[in-house]
Amino acid sequence: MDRRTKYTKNIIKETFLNSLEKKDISSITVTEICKIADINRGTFYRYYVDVYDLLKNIEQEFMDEIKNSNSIEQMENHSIYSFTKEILTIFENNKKLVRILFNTDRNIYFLNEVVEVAYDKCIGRWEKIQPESKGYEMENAVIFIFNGALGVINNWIKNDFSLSIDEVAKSIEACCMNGARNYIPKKTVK
Amino acid sequence: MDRRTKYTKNIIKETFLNSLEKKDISSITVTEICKIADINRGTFYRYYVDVYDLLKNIEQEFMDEIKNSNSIEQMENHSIYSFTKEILTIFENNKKLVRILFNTDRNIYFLNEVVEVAYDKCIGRWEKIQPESKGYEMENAVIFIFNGALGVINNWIKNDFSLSIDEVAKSIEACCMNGARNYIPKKTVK
DNA sequence: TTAGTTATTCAACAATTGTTTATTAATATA
DNA sequence: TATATTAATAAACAATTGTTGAATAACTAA
Repeated sequence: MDRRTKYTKNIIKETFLNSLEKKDISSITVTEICKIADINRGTFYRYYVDVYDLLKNIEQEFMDEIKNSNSIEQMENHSIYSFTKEILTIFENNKKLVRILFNTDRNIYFLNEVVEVAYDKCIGRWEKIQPESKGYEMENAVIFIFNGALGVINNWIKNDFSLSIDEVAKSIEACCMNGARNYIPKKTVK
Repeated sequence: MDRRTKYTKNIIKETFLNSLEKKDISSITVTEICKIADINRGTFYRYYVDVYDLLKNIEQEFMDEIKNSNSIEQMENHSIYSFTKEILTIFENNKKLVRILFNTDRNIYFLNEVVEVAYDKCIGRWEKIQPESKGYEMENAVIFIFNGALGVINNWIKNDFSLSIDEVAKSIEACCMNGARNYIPKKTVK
């Protein structure tokens, strides 16, 4: 990538994220970003459709980083615990960005792509263990635990990373193994 | 609510959803909506900030419907199975709207509010069953299963409601009770 | 039905948007 | 270092946005 392009994209993103820290996306204009970033407005439109598209790009970039991390690449070889731990570490190492992205009312759930990747990694391995179960049951189980895990992570961030990585990872592992069986009443109360 | 207001809001939403069926939100203009809906542009701005705000309002309204449904109101008295079933029924009864809302790349997860409400309903009851567990563990378990369930529902919709309500509800209940214990290898493969 | 309230319209405004063209500057690489 | 390529700028354009104040129409409640 051309140096100039690299600089332009960086300064746009940086300026935008600074504004997003202070105010809502709906009141951030392209003109304003360009004035602060000191770049031509036409240059902005060369790379982004509008400010929402810009946000989407930033999210996407962060997600690619997660997707290309060791934790995802090699998840077949890892326990849920250590896998989760690696993901959580990425989040904690990007606190500033993560806080901004998760603050927007449009939610964390650009992370859905991670679920899709993880799904592909899981499904082949699981099929060997439970070949007799109905296809959709296993599929739903994968989706269930990954979305469950993301929910817990989301909550962890909303509480400003107050639990330790180890606590969250253990908690998620326990949920994957046991669901909520320890809490749910055995018989329905009529 | 004034009859005129009711009419205005309805025609705006209807027009907007029609456009959203055909093209991306980023190319839908306020001017265009108002021309088709045959209302003054100033009237649009009386109620909505922009098209994104309009979408948010539509999502919010649908969510309020869910939140006010019997299934949520009385979830203390229901099994996970029957609770899920009622939610799924609301979705199936609103197929057209649901398809549009879930098609947007910004995801289903305006439904997070449902998790919050469900959380409040669950937590008191669960505390009686497992008073000795650490606070955050139980909290995470609630969040985990509701987010897991929403993920499965999301997937159900993305696959255009191809499973029956009963199948999905049973599948979700099984995940809540067992997590993915039947699929996950007992020992980590090193 | 009437009086008072409130929503909608209309028209006009500056600001922002999205696009385009020619010009200038920076970069890659041979 | 010189040359070809590509990016950024500047300036101008119509269209859209977001806001306003006055006039009109629709509604509610008495």
